[in-house]
Amino acid sequence: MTIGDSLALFLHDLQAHSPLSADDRQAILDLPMRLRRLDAGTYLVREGDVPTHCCILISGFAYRQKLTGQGSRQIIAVCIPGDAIDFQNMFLDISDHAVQTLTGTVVADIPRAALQALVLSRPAIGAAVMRSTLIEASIVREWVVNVGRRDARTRIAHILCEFAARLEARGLASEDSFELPMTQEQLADATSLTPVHVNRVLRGLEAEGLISRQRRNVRFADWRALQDVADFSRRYLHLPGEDELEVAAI
Amino acid sequence: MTIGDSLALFLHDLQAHSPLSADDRQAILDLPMRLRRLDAGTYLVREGDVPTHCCILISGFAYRQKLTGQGSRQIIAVCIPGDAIDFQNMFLDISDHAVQTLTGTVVADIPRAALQALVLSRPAIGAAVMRSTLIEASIVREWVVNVGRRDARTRIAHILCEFAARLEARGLASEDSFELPMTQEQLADATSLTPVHVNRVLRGLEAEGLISRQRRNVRFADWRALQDVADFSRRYLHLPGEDELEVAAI
DNA sequence: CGTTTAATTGAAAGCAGTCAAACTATGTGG
DNA sequence: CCACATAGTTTGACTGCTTTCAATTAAACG
Repeated sequence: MTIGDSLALFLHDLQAHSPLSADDRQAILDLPMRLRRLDAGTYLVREGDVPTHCCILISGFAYRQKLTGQGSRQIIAVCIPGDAIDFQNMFLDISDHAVQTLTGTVVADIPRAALQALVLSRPAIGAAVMRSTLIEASIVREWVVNVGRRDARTRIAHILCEFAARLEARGLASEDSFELPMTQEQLADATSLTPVHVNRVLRGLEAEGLISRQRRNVRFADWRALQDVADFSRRYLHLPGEDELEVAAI
Repeated sequence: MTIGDSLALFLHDLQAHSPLSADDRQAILDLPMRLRRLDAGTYLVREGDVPTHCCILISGFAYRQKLTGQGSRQIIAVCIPGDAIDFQNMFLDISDHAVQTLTGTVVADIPRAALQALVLSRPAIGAAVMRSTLIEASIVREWVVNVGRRDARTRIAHILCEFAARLEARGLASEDSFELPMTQEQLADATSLTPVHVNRVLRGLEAEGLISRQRRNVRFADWRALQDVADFSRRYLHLPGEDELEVAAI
């Protein structure tokens, strides 16, 4: 597999809102880069780290997490293939959270300085990275709402919808069926619930006929109905073409 | 008051991690800019807006918020004087959340395109804006943890500590006494609690002797003790000089 | 197969929510 | 200057969603 193939998802996503010139794309491909294959549960960044590399998730899944002083864990974001993991740390000197792989993954490491220079010297790339960073921030804001103001059933339904929508936008799943690469315990840490309650809610959603599950595969029986239950609107994902979709729906 | 005076806090904060050249500073001051005075409760941005201007908070306070389908509100961030409010929207076309003033404010409006051009054409400014954006994202991540995994007492103590630390870093308060420009209802929406419970917790903290209040003024009796209660560490604020402080504390 | 990890279920307890009302401050108009 | 209105704070009683604790079942793995 070439570097180009590895970065295809990432590049495609970067260009989602405005295309890069062939020149810009090539400059990204020319970055010094090293591919690594990692097991599930590997730390990509630890809280307090001084990052020297930025890494891009080529395949597999990861998540951002923080621990409280009392030892409970909060998952803050789930990274899917094509996500840049360390734009967060490209311009900040100490990592304020940890990133850990959820599954086996392949990541591309890029020296922080090289990426930083590229982003600052090429306006189109700078704009694309900026957008990508802001979208990630938007998703975290929605998570505050999800965790803060939605009840358990809505909350779980919402994270399922988000996951499905994001995967589908990357071409990694159909909209109504996907692999959820998380245990119920991890889902609990992402939704600020207990594993026990996550289980009850999932079974509830299943009993209602809204989803069906076999192992980690989740299928939405009625995407529209689940969205309603989830209080889900994809605006905050800033997916390309959203405007047209909304206009078309009128 | 000159534009330079108005932007002093903002500029100072931008340069917190690495200084801008006189040239860069002047370029910012030369931006087309309009000052507006606003009453408390005014919307600076509404969800779904297509922003044409970016605005910088010169004086007064504001907050970012989102509403759920059931009508409950979540405050996602509190903006303090010197904060840029619309870096979020500089590169995204539709606002995914609303921003509303908390108090009377003065804001500086800058046309989106002009600011965008400046950020992309001047690497030092680009880096500074990027850092500022990433720090804001870091704070939101901490809020997910706060709202998701801390009990009410810790949560309230934490938001008080954060507020004090941020104000103090801008020279807007001493570390142990500051004006909290929020009603208990707004505090409830920021901490995902009910106003009733916020009140009980505040009184509790007061009864414990950790804080004292007169109207909106909050005073920390023992900053260290409150930090412990709050599970607060300022790392996520990425304040300048933090490294040295930590080293010095060893 | 035995071992480990994850999912599932039940019963009991608790933190925070809900509902309702009283109190306080501040401001307004007569 | 006082009656009244409004917004915010405070308190009490009760409810309930989610947690906690504990135990069982199912699946993954060497």
